[in-house]
Amino acid sequence: MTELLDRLRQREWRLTAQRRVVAQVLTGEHVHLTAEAVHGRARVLLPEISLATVYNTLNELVAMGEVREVQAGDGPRRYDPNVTSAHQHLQCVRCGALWDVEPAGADDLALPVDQQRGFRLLDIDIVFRGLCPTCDQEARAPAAHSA
Amino acid sequence: MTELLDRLRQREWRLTAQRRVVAQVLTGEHVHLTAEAVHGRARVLLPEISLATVYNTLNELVAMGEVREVQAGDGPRRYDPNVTSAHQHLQCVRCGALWDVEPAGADDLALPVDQQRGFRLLDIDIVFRGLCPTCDQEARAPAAHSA
DNA sequence: TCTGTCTTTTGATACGTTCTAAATTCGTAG
DNA sequence: CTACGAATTTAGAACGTATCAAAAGACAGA
Repeated sequence: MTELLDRLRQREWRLTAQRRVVAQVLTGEHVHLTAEAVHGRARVLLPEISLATVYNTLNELVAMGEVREVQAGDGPRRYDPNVTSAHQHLQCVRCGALWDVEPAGADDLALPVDQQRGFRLLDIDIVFRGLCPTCDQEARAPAAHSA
Repeated sequence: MTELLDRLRQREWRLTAQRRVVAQVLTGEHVHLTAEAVHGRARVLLPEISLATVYNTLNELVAMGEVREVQAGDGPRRYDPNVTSAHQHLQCVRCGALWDVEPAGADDLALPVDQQRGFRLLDIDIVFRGLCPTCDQEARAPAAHSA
């Protein structure tokens, strides 16, 4: 379980102060931050870092394959540093909360050749969608909803 | 294989001219249009229909469960009238093209209870991601890319 | 026809993300 | 140590998608 920062040090990639704090923020087991959240936490360590740089860095990390981009249904994209272990996601359709999961049977999932339409397959995204305990309760007892 | 329009007629839902053309446009086997595309085609049948109405109608159809909303990775959302048969998607990461597929092993996919974190599960989205034949070729022979 | 309700329209607005151009920083060679 | 070119960062403008608010319109029943 190499940390993102360690992996980056081994690359020929200029590790600037800004890139380092972004990588630091993106460290841990169940981290799925939005770009804004990354920016907020990065600013604690390096106050003058700009949002554009955060986006630049995140996009580069994704392009390098060091970070996974997860499109959380509705809201903003989230970034997941855990690319080393095969895992999928569990997501709340209401608040966007995201968790790593390792579903059973994922390895047996396959697309028959006659359905591949000539695509070169890259990966499979599996998202279990549902309501987290908090949102489930709130959905049952609608607070101050319109009409 | 009931068509969307037939299903809608059986609901207590005012079927206005605008809603009808949206439903008409969303008819077929492998239809995955963006809201803009729906608007464009709907305007052929009903020139004064507005984009907002298209969005309103699509959101209502999704809320009714008559149309499936598919978040195509990067670009705009796409809308899929094929909700009756269990199916998943194959998507080009470059151009966003989307196809229905029925992968093998999808029914055996399950999330162990100890990983459900108290969620109420609603559905599972499986997206095979890759490059369609056209984009695959273009990716190999990069045209006018920046340095 | 009048009335109330639901639907549609238009234009404005919000949001997340990318782009642009200028400024800064970095590595390297002299 | 200094100067140079290249890479990086910055702030703010621009973009595309989606939603909202207010007014206008359509429809059913009285």
